[in-house]
Amino acid sequence: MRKTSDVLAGELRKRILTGAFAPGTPLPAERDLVAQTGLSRGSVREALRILEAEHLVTTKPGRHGGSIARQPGDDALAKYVNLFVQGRGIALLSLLQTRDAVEPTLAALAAVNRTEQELQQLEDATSEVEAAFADVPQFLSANVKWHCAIAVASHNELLRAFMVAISNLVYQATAIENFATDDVRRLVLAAHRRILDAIVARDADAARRRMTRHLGAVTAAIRAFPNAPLVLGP
Amino acid sequence: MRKTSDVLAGELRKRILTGAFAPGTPLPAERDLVAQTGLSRGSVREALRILEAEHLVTTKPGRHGGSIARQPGDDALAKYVNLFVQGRGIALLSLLQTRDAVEPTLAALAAVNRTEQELQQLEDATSEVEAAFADVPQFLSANVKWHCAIAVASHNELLRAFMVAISNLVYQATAIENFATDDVRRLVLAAHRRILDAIVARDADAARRRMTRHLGAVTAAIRAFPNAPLVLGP
DNA sequence: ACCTTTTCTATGGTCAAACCATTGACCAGT
DNA sequence: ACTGGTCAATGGTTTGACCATAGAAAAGGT
Repeated sequence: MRKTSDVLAGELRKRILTGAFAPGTPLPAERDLVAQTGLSRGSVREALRILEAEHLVTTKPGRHGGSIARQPGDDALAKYVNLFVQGRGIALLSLLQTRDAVEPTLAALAAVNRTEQELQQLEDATSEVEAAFADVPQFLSANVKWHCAIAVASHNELLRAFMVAISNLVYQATAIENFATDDVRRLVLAAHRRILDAIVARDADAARRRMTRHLGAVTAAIRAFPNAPLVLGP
Repeated sequence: MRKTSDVLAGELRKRILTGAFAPGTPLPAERDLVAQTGLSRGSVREALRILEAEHLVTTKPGRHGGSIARQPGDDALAKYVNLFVQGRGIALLSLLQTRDAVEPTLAALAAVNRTEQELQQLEDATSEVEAAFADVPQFLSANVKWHCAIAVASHNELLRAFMVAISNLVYQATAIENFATDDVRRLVLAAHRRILDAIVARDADAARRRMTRHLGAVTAAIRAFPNAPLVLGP
């Protein structure tokens, strides 16, 4: 026998996913749901906690508060990728391999699909990384942003969301003391420029190839670095 | 101010992820948690619903029931990938591109990392697809299993979980009337054999290349098929 | 001794009725 | 026009009770 809170959560979930509750729309107040469903307030609240964990609603207290519907976003996927990686103790190598699998395709797609505006944002992101050359933490942070800008320009929402999810983890793996030396950072800058050039030229093959090379070099460097963690955990 | 159910869920989540509650271990009974935390039973139950939605516990009623700890598995990731795809109305093209990005790498990794046992399972899976040639639904189902067997042999848990998550969606996209014609199925069989050969020979490059070719052909066929859905929704 | 049936009880599932805490709108006074 | 206080709708939390379930343990039959 299914739990009533489960049933209600399923009902509301369906309505959110099908658009019956558009993003931003408030759900009925808890006491209204009680009246509509005949359930107790406790069960209604359990259903809302489930939807909240699924990032399908956000709940605010206070007057004119309540639960408003959301569409699942990149953050939802990122949360559960993180849970998976932490809980399973995924090896750093697996994470890097995953990035190596995903990002060259993103670069190739970006070369084909990028708009002029996204191109401009990519230029900006590239400059920002260059400008932060001296400040290592800022450099690494700008670097993540650059990779995410590529993902956005790919116009593939699913692959982008997955990339964004693992980029935070990759960031943690690279934010280790003394890893991003001057030499490493210089190589990163050169690679970024070359990849950007390919995207500007709408040359998908070159973008994919150069991204593959770039990531291969970084992955090798991380793996060769003695302080790199072997597994990713909490 | 954070909700107390949130705090408790976070506390228990940490203990599960760090292994303080090993998979299979029962959490304290709800009334025990009430005693330990000083919260009400309602709050404790809301915390458990959150963890249940996160696939970190499963709760069973009845005597000797209770909530037992789990590690996040492939199913957890699959659930949220599905939510994302359905909620956002991801384009079929995006899904296929994602598979095209992921699976060649899986094939390459499988060529390097497969054990003898996994090789045997791959052989079996290949034979199973061949045996189901005449029965289209069974053919498609065995095909999914074949692709998952490749993912398992890759020994990359993260990429495998992601692949398993999207394989169900790809299956839905291919399970459309009159798509898997005799010709299509024949080509699939030939491709499977060639890929398997590369994995047997531990030839990562060939495995990647052949998988890329195989998926490219299938993707093109799906996109050319008039009845294929444009977006994936509920 | 073995199997079947019954009984028991710890456990989750659900409900009801309060009261507290928060917050934004509204209104009064300056 | 601004400031401050008041108010009411809403989520947050507690208490206490009772129901439903599923295994274990006891009882009974063979």
